[in-house]
Amino acid sequence: MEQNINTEEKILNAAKKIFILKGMEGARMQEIADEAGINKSLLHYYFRSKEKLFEAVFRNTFSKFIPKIDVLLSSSKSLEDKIKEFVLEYLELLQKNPHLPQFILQEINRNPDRLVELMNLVGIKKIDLLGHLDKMLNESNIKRVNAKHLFINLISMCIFPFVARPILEHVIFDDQHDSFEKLIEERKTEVPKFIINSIINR
Amino acid sequence: MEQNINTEEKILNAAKKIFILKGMEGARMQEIADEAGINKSLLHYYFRSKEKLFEAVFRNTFSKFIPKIDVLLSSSKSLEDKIKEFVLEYLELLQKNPHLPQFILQEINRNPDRLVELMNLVGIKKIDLLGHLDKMLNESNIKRVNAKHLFINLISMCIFPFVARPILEHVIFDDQHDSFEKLIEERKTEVPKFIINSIINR
DNA sequence: GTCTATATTGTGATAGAC
DNA sequence: GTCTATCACAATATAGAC
Repeated sequence: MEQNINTEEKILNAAKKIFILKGMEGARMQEIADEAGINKSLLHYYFRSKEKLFEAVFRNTFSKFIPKIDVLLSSSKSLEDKIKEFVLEYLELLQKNPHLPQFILQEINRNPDRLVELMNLVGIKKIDLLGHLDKMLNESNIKRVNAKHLFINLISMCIFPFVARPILEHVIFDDQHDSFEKLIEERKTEVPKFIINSIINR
Repeated sequence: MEQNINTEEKILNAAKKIFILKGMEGARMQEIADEAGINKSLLHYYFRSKEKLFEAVFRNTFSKFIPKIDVLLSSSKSLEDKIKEFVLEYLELLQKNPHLPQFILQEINRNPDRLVELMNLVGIKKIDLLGHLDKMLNESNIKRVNAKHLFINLISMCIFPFVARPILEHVIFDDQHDSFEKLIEERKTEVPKFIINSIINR
């Protein structure tokens, strides 16, 4: 009974690691069992099927992938500071989970129907995001700028390097390995600078 | 003998469609055969194995994914025009192949070792790209700007919407379907504007 | 709850007739 | 070159002892 919780936890951690690395189709139940240090049939005992186990992992990781937009909406800071803080926090989150974006995007594209339920779970509404962002932009001393595209540009520049990492490593550093971390460190200041330069009124 | 070419072509087209939609691990040989309107064993007759067939498709599609950077390097145009033209051409290419980015990125991440050979095939050298871009930026009447990050920002803003399409559709248009095409149409002008605003010296 | 053994199905691949 | 039939094995899932 006590072991129950412990084992379920072990399975979830192992499944999370393997699924994120290989995806739903690429992952093998045997590999997850090995990673968890238990037997294959225990996976079915706890989660019934691969699909169910996957859903448990996916639900759990998806919420992490959606950036905390609170910082963008809190009104106590200047627009510049909000953007800087958002980029910094989101890039650091992705540094800690570098394979998360590819995993989430692959599985969302494989089965977009999941999104409705997942987004409700995370609790982000269309209104929340773009409405507030647009209002905020209008109140700031900046150019007339499209909130929708600004938001897309912002998250594109944060997430894309993590899904294109092998290509960037090849094209930009000719395959030197530790350079990617340095690139992201640079982007923590370069991306906000790039955005603010674009929208600030002068 | 005559039919040979025709069938091989049919197989390649079918494989391309299925692989791009489902990925290497998700695709089934049976589904490819059905799509091609032929028997399963013919796939093996022409391509020996799933892996070989996949490689044929991947090699073929990868070159499309890598943007034509010639336009960025040709010196007959102004920097503004180069950026506008690059974004326009690349977005139109992706509109014609909207599932290509997710496919390529997934498979590159699954097996990054392929990149060395593939990039040689496409013929892009690290020097070509960043060296020329940096030189060009120095010669233009713009801010002191980091070529590496500018390039990453540029392709991020073009490619990312296509891999995050279901999420964008949900967050931004609350799942109305035909709006994505309109979004990309807008981005053909919004993205260049955003970039140029950021780097132009005033 | 956890294991071993086994069933069941799916899927890539081959043999052989035509 | 193309088909039908079949193999071989991998992978999910279950039965049942402990």
